[in-house]
Amino acid sequence: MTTDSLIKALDAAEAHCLERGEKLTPVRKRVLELVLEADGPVKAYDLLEALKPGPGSAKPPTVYRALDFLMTAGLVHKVEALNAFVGCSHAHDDGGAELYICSDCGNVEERHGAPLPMNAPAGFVIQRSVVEHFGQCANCRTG
Amino acid sequence: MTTDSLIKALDAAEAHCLERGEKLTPVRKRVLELVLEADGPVKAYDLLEALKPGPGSAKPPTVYRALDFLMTAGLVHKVEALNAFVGCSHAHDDGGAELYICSDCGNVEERHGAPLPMNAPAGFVIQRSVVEHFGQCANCRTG
DNA sequence: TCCGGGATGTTATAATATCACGCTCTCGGT
DNA sequence: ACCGAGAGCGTGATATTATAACATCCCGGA
Ligand SMILES: [Zn+2]
Ligand SMILES: [Zn+2]
Ligand SMILES: [Zn+2]
Ligand SMILES: [Zn+2]
Repeated sequence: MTTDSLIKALDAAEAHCLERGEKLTPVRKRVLELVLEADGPVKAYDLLEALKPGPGSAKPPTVYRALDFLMTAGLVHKVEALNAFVGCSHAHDDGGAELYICSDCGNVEERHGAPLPMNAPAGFVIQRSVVEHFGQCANCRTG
Repeated sequence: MTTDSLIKALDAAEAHCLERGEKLTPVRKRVLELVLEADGPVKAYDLLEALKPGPGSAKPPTVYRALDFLMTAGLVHKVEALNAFVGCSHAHDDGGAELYICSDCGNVEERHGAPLPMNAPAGFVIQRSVVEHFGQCANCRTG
């Protein structure tokens, strides 16, 4: 991600939060920036390390609170199978997305509108879905 | 799960392992039994507690090694979003399954043959999929 | 018998995540 | 201006989940 598009994404995120009546505070913005800068899923404690050079603080609750906020706002997704986090460029309020994660290069593609549950049990009402596909992206196969 | 069907499941699991040229040792069998007995996803450290009255030991590696074996054999699945484990009654060697997990009663239904990825990125080759749906089962909705 | 590898036991530690408490803002109401 | 409520955050401690590293046991084949 280029510096320009990063700045744009952060501005868009700020606007998105304001629409929701919430504040993208400096800590939250910095965490989002770190997640977006990363070229793949990023671990909470790596974010913690990256925050440390900052103004003194940086303890686990700081980063987990920021991540919780960002996930609720739809700006970040958790990759459950990796205990890691990825930025979301779609800013969709519902938490659901399909993630395609390349095991070789770490690149993550996001898709929406899963049509799936043809084979849900009768009467089962889905509230939240976790869909994560691991494999190789086109680049890593041919490269 | 009744005692009878539990015994049958364990016998079937033993046969399944033998077909694969592997051994369902006492520790592994006991862990599988505990997972199958549970009425929902079960945590590794709960298994650990349950093992302790048993033959002496029970340290984390014991249960994690047993769970790794059982997952590879297709006898147990990990619910990634819960860091918990469920028994599998299908004994399918491929790791993939769709799990429908009731957030109220903990019941887990498993489905296979997901046709999904209509919307995978071009050229992406899926090696492993995690599909977990959380919500309410029919019983808990009407109850 | 002797060796070799799989399985297990054992000790320690790493990695991930949350709790509990208190401080400081800011914002409205008075 | 004063107060009180609530959000955000700092801080220390702790809970939860998982693995590393090495020793030991056991069983089957040479
Ligand atoms: Zn998204
Ligand atoms: Zn790739
Ligand atoms: Zn299964
Ligand atoms: Zn239910």
